[in-house]
Amino acid sequence: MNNEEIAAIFDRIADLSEIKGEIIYKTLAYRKAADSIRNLGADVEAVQREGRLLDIPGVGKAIAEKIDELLTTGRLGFLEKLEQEVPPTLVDLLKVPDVGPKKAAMFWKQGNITTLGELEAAARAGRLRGLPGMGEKSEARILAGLEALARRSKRLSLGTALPIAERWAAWLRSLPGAERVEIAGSLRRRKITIGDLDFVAAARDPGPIMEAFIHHPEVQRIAGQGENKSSVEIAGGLNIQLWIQPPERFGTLLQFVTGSKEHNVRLRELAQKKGLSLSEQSISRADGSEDHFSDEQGVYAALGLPWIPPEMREDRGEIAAALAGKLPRLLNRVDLKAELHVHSTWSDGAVSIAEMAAAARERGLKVLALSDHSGSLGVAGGMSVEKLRERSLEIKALQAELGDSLRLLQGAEVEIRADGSLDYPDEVLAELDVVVASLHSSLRQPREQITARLLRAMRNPHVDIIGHPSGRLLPNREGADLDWEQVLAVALETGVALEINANPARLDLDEVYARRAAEMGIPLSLNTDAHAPDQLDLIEYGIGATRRAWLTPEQVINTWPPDKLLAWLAARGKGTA
DNA sequence: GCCGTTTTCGGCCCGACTGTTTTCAGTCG
Repeated sequence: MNNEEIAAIFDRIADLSEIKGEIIYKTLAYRKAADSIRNLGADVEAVQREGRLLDIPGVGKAIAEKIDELLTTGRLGFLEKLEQEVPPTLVDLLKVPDVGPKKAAMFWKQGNITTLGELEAAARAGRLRGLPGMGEKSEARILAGLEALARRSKRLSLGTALPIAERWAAWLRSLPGAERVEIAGSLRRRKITIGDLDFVAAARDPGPIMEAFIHHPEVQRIAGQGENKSSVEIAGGLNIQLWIQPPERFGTLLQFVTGSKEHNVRLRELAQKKGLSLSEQSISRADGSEDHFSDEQGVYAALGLPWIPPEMREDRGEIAAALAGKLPRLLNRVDLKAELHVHSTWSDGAVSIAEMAAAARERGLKVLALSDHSGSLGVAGGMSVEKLRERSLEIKALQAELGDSLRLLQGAEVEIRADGSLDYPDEVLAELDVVVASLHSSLRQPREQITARLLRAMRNPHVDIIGHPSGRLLPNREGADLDWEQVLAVALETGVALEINANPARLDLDEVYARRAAEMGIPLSLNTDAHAPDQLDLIEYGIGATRRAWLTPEQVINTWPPDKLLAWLAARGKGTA
């Protein structure tokens, strides 16, 4: 069983326990454990083998025993018993907006409703309004919620959500009286997939802005409206929230709506220990006095903390690090000097090498590796060995023109074949300055097979970087079922760099493994995989990914001074074999 | 169910919005 499967089981226990009416802190404990396991960056199974389950935050004796049982038997008696007591289909009801554990339990016990279908039938027949606490309006809300659920798409990828959000933010900023507007929520934290869009605004008089917001022409449904907070639904079932406070309270508001919820809970606990109470409005004291903050720095400072970058606010140890003065210096765009994975018309890129080089130079890069596809990836116009050598001449000629302004590297994105061999013979790989080896096909091989395949490629001494290691496509296609313990161990052993592919459909290596890899001392490489000049700007998404992984510039080879990077590549034996 | 230089027992964030059981519970972020 992998981490996600075990985490999903604990989330399920939490849902069912909540409906059953267990004390809320028990269910919170299961959710916390589920989150911790997802963020582990190591296989739970490996942690168990080392006898270190209790080191996982939020895992105590009871949950550790359940993990043991799951890993040993693949089953969990506790969950099976729980599913006897509470109809498992009730957890589906929790997905309906405005239906939580209390209502789900009431529908079940008072209305004999246990499935979404039964809930819809009862609502349509007007049978919900007779139940406790339910009236006509509540019944209509449930029906609207069921319809919204059916419309609602899966979570959006960051790359889809951010442009939509920027358009809305620009529109909100254009409204009279909107003094400040920011994108908040998981988008500001640069989470890889996005459930809904959150905006915060500063205004003296929120009324007109809220009115304009809920009457925006794209709004299809108003889910809620109030003085300080409104919520609407647009096409595709996408929900948008807007929060407004006066300018002097904008700092606490932005902090609150940025989240994450778990980070905010930790922060509020810290406030409590100092005798303070933190809310989206203010920081208050027991005597009723309160302080207001127009910016986030002030909020964190009042709690004795340095400002914590939004990408780190996931309750993964950032508050402890901030208290200890040990927040990492995260990566910024200006740190990047090299791009090591782009394509040109020599394979499936849109423009010539010269145009790509010009675009790289405009963006301040000092090193650019042309990494066109190797031969067998026919769909991507992969280069034969002959074409690769022709391209080499063109790169050399262009380098002569460019002089010192941009260092071009002879590179290739070499296909890792189904048996783990590489697409070019070793003597051809040896001619290259940089070799990116990637998996594109047969990603559904069983774990042992695809892991062995990747390890074999990593052990080829000519390979410098593993491109988009898992092969996942967000938001829906899962990556290969790799044994990450082995992948990381062999990366450390061979010194090969793991790519963080900046394309928002990939963001692969995943952040939890990127963080662990960096902690282990494995080099990482941040690249756009650009197939056209403007795709070099996708680097922003990749920077977000490195920041979510707590990476410092030193841990990412693309930030190194060109001489250091070239020396690293040379030391890996390129051009000398 | 977890956790601890304030506690091994007694805590475990805070407020907006909604609808209904007109004073509060449920849901959400």
